[in-house]
Amino acid sequence: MSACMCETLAGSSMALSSVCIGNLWIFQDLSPEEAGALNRDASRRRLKKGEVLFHQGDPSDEMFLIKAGRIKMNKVFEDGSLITLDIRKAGDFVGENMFSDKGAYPVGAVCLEDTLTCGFTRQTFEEKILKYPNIGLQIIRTLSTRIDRLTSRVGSLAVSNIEDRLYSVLSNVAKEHGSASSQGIVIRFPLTHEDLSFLTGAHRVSITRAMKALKDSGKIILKDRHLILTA
Amino acid sequence: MSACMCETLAGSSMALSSVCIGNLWIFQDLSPEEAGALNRDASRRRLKKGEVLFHQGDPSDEMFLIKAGRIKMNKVFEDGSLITLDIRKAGDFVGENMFSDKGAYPVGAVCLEDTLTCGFTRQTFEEKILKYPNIGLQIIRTLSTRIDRLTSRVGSLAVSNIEDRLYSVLSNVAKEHGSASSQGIVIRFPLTHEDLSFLTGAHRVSITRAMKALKDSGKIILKDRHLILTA
DNA sequence: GACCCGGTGTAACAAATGCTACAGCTCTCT
DNA sequence: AGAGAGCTGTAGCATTTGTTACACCGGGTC
Repeated sequence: MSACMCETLAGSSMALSSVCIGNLWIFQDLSPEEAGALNRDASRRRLKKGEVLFHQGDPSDEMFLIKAGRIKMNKVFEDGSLITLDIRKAGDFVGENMFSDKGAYPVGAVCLEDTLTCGFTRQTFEEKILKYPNIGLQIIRTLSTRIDRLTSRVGSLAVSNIEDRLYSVLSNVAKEHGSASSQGIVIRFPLTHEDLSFLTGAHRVSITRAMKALKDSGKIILKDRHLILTA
Repeated sequence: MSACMCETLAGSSMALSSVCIGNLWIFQDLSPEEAGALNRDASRRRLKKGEVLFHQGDPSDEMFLIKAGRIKMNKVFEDGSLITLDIRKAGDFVGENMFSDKGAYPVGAVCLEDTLTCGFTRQTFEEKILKYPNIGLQIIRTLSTRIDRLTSRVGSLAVSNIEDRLYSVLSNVAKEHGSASSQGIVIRFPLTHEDLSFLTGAHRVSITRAMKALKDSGKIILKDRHLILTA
């Protein structure tokens, strides 16, 4: 496969997702010329940890494929409180709500690690969908899966006591980002208690308490900065 | 427009949504013959208040258009606790996760009122999408909107104190089901405190307390069984 | 090494919510 | 009209969670 522009941009320091325009299931039906054009036109962005891909309220007409890194989706409320809706990884899409006509991102996207993204405009997508219906079908599956995840997320938040809620959140994270090991599922990137407080909607101190309880009961193990969910 | 089978089924007792296969935006591209065939093949179901359209865990390969009535989506957890994810009305789809390959409905669907539905199989949809790409695009918009709503729902649940959480939930319901009046947005169907407790994830008694607080502060008005959210 | 800084752990108290029990109300059905 | 069922409102106590404050630890920097 000919070099994708992403590789040049990423340099050697980043682990790139193998998912790329050239081999992305969504675009598998494109003709070689079109795939090339899409590759050429896609807007790459390289972001450092902590940088913002887009702010909540920004006009939305672009959807991003994460090539490397991790991005958290945050939502801020009128009263200033903040929650993290979701953490996405390389290979995932971000900004899939651009299809919904609202015109603005309902959430903000902040990089948790150095990140490389590949953006497509709404117009690009719609053109491709009309020409290659199968692309539409693939996107429908992607969105449907996203709905499943969000549903599961709503479930996590509905759990009333913090210990179970935290465990539920950790399970969701593990399902998406974890890797199996002999002891259970390992989450290999740092999640501070503060991060977890934004994910669960609980106080930082309450997270510390709940973590202790989970450790004591053996449901999780903390091993050199990594979290393991025992099976 | 020739009579749709729904009308025969509904009889005169139900208010039918004007949304129908014949005039549904999603199917606007179908040829008359295909629209007729789809109309003929769609499986109608008439359900009474309290009846179940499908249970959580049932195999999912059907998506339903609600012709009349209201349906709530419930999720039950391992520990037996229950939450209402969403309430859908005539004109909405139910079961849109059938595209996500999971093979089972992640939630259950229970009728809040007498309800008439019109079901399509996954296969039917996929065929139409491949033949009429624009249908795929419309579904993508529908799913995208559903994602927006779910995101907003996650936001509601993340609010920590019950009074604000309840208000947030009521606002969401009002946005979807309410009608404007001189005093504010009116919700015209009954929502018991228990229903609300499942929507907010709080105790029934806490809902009663929070409702009183909202009434006292003038944010809501209760008027012959109807709820009004003052602007 | 001294320092700073971000993250973690603990404690003690305040506030919110859960839980149980019961009284009263409204609607429906007979 | 009366009975029953389901819904709402109130109270009091138990439990959980929020809040604030501070000590400690480890990693980076000067």
